Amino acid sequence: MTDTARGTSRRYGSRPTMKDVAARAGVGLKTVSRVVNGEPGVTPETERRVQDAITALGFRRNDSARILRKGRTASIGLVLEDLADPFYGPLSRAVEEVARDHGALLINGSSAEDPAREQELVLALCARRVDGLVIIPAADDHRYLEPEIAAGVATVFVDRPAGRIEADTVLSDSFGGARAAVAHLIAHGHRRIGFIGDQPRIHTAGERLRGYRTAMAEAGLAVDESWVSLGSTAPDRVRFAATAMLDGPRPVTALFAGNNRVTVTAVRVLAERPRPVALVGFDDFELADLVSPAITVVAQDAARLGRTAATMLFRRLDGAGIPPQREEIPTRLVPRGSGELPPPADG
Amino acid sequence: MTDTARGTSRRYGSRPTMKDVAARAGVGLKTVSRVVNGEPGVTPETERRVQDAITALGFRRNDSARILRKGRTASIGLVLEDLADPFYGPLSRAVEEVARDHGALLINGSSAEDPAREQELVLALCARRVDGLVIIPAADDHRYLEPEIAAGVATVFVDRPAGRIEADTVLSDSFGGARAAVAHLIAHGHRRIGFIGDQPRIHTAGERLRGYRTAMAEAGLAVDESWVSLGSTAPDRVRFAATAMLDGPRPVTALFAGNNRVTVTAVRVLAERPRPVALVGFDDFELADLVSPAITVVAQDAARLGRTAATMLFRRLDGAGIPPQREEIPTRLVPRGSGELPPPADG
DNA sequence: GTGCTGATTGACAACGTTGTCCAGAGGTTA
DNA sequence: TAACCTCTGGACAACGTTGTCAATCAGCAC
Repeated sequence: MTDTARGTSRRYGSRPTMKDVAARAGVGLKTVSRVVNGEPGVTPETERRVQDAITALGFRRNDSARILRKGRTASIGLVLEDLADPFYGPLSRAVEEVARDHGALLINGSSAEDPAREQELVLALCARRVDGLVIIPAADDHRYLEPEIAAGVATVFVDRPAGRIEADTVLSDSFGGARAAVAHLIAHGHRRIGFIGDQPRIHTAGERLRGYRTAMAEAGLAVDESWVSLGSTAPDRVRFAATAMLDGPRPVTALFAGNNRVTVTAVRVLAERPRPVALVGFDDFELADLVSPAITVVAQDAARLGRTAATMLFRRLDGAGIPPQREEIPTRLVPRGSGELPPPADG
Repeated sequence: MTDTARGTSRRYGSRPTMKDVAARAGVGLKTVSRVVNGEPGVTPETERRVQDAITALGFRRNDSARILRKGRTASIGLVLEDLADPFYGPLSRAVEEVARDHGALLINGSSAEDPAREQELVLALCARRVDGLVIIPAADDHRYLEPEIAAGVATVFVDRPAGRIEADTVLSDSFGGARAAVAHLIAHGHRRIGFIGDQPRIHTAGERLRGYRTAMAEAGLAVDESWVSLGSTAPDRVRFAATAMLDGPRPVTALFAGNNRVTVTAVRVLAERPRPVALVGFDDFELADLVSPAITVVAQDAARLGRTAATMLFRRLDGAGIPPQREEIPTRLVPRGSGELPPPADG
């Protein structure tokens, strides 16, 4: 007997199988399977022998084979824009927790806001036969998913709707949040308000712009097109856009920032300027209350978005063929100071 | 012919296989495999027929079966403390990027700083036969991994060393960073400096404490034990600890915060107090420069930690049996204001 | 025509697990 | 004693893919 606890009698890189365990315990293959899976119908004595063999060989069930046999992988895929974005941390974590409650693992990937990369990633996950997908879409056409959904991959879109297919969706109330934010600025006396948002092809960016326009229209204010800037959220572009609005022919007295990355850059730009400019940002962020003035934001509940999406996903996995659901998570205006600054006396 | 583009002739939840494709294209199973994998030796005409059948049936290769056959899963596991912690976002993303460059997917899990949960997660990943593991350990005994590593699972520990086994490790220079931070405070005239850190069983917490003590000792300053508090980073506890140090019999004039969560709470506590207290935090965070005063920090390069770890992992996967490596990533003191505040005149 | 070469193709086993089904042991009852 | 259960355990096929190997065929030199 040369086997050790590490199973070193087998060549490096290969692992003991149930067959090896069975041979060592002197039982049949299926009996090992029964013990490993806690199935009934094994005498305590036999079970002990099998357990000893498992420990001695360092056996670990090969889930690839199990998955192949059973069809379910007990894993779900999460495709988002950028794992490093603080908005997605709590969301991922919430999805993970729900997955864990259902005994599933989470496979994670960033699309980097690139439709091609999203599709590549999603299809790779489908090839792995994940049971379900949570997608924060970068693409605007998801027909490539039709065969997958038809084959039973539960799919939930989060934060932005699916493109050109019907599917479960969980959204934040971007429109309402943006409208409330801009109305808030208007209530504090502002008439010339700028909006800096994300790329227009991103759904939330469009919704927030719509909220902005609606609030302005509701107050009877005309929007000067030089007050609106959509595009990359790279600091340079945002800085340029903000500066242009603040120093333009009809300078804005307040800014509405379309997401957390924009807000952060806006805060930096405004900090450099002599006179205070009102600011409301979409998305809350850590320490928003400690900057001076504290930043008024429209807070989204990222964790709730993730939790809702994952719950919906598992409901669909368990259950029957209910038609696609759409759920909306409310947003909440959090006044902290920056949004309550009045316009300058001469503005 | 009742098959449609969705393969609806098959029952819901089941998917076409290579066998189905082969039958439809009128070729052998292996020929389909060759086409799917881009292997040579297939005439253009045959390839076209196979491709047509693939499209018509909505075939997608089942990677579970492929993995079972090939032995490599092209996936790596990442176990960290909390996906929602902003420190781990960039780290995860960096690991993901490297994995992507190597054609691997990332399976992600949070240990919630619970050793049992770490082990459960790691073993689940091993059962999936991930090719490698990147672990930010919560446990302090990793002997349970020995059979896995012996079986060829490339394993790299990040941010904290492995417990009771030899393994590849990538660490930040916690000791050096902490020492530099405290020396910085001392250079600005502080003599009574408090340290609030994470739970003492966490390696980095211990290293940072050691850095603190070393810097104090090097300056010939005795440490009053009421100035040191290790424990949970929950806001309540940190708040309590900070308040006790600031209002104690020998009140501190400066604080050194052991990680980003502590720093954030410390900033809040100090903001409520009438007179300024110097503060240096371990870990950088967004907007640290915009709080007033801006927060001096010891910055760690989380992305570089992740990148280095993942690179090391794939080097080991490709390569031979080099002995375990240990790499240290430097930290960097970023003075921004809060660390340069002098002690009060009467302090 | 024969034999050889190289290209194309397919039959078959194997990967490690689980579900189905059957065999044998041992006990109970008529 | 025979018939009939119950309980335990094992043989075998199947999951969908890939590696091995052999068969077929066209083209070509002799």
